[in-house]
Amino acid sequence: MPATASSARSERPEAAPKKGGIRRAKEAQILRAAERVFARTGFAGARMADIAAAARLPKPNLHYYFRSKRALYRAVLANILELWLAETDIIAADADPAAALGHYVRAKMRFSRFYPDASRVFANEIIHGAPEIGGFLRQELKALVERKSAAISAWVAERRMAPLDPRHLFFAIWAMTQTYADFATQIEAVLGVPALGEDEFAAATEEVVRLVLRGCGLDGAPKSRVSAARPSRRRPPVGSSG
Amino acid sequence: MPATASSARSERPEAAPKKGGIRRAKEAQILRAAERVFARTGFAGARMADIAAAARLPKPNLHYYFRSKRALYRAVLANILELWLAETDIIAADADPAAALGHYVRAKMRFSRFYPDASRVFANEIIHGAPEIGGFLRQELKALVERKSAAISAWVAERRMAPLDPRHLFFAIWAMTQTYADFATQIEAVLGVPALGEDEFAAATEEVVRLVLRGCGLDGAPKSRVSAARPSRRRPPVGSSG
DNA sequence: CAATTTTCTGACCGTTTGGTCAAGTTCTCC
DNA sequence: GGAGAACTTGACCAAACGGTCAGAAAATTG
Repeated sequence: MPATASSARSERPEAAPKKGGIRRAKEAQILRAAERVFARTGFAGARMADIAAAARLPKPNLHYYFRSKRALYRAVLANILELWLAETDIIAADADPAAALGHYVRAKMRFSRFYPDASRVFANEIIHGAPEIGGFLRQELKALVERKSAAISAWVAERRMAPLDPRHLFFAIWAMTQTYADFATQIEAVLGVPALGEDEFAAATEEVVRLVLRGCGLDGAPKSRVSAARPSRRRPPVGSSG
Repeated sequence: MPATASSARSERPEAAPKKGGIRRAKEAQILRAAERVFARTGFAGARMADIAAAARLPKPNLHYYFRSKRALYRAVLANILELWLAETDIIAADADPAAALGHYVRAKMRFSRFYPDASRVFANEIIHGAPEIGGFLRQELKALVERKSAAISAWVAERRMAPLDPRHLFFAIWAMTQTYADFATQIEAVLGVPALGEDEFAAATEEVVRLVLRGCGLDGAPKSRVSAARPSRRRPPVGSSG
């Protein structure tokens, strides 16, 4: 897949893939601003003028790089889907169920911590019926879940973990981890803190990991506590899969 | 708390609590339609004309009963919060942790099944920073979680369940159960079904219950499998509480 | 250093949308 | 049954918003 976000999900060539020098930088700048605004107010609530202001550019400049509001929104989504898949792919052919699931949950929690706006845009899109990424969900995501589920089912068959439907396990893990981004406002309110900082996320991560592992019948101390380094945005650690 | 939804969260008297005969019925009719439309497109995306159409009323009629779009939105939210709290209150002073948590999860899953639009409006509001119900989250909800958490902490202290932070357990349960309403589109796509029916919800409920109970160190067969009767909307089973 | 392409931007426009209004119609209650 | 309140609605705004355009500035190129 070409890295240029403006190519969205291909479809039409959309302004030919000219690799203008300035273009790439400005598009990224606009996409960042757009992600923030879309996350805060949703697609309909976001105003092009606000995005322009957030990107510190005059409004017509946005339309120079992105045909329309919807095109910009789709570009933002395309950007996010890449990230989402990359993080999800971490659950590789790890030999040990506990380690694999632990890594996966931790990766998801890092995602919620470092890309909360991306998570919120994604959540918003799905809540409203996924009008733009329905195809992605039914194709790529479904296929990915089926691949990963096969591995987990194997572990279940080998009595290496409690019997469960892997697909619902995925739903549960996605929900539990993404809630720390999407519902951060609620969590902050209940915890009585102004914002979820490193401490809160560390605590939350441990709780979720324990809950998931125990829930899967996988006790024992979690192995590697990888330092919570910020994953590089443009070159995510795309592990194998299959 | 007065049942009239239009009283919202009080604040201003808002059109005096006149109990017009027709008023009550029409307001309910409008609120139902508004909930559906707000759930599908969010606050900003919803158009008064669409709500009017959904309610089968001319647009000015909406403004006769609700001052403004925002007032209508708040009324819808107030409606939802009542429901939300009621369902949450089910986790009473149940003697048995497994039974209590099991009941709670099942109640939440019923909520997702029967009031998906309510759940989506709520989710939307929170994702966008809870501009209207921030106070509710910091007051009522926080207090409720603290009360319930005390009970769970007691169980933990008595070694009746695995050690964990009850607040994060709540976040996890909310996330896992609400995802079947808010993210139904995604789940349907991954499962490859056109809609989540009774079968899917039954299966999902069992998976989530097992995951939670096992995750809390509470194994053993789930006790009562209460028939999944639709809870009455206006008179929810308000149990006592702490 | 032209010539030409790419990038930038102030001013402008057509539509959409929340909200209003005044003139009805129906209900309520004595 | 009639006076007054409650309710209904077609016609109408003003503001907001996505999008356009023509011309100016930079970049790029030969």
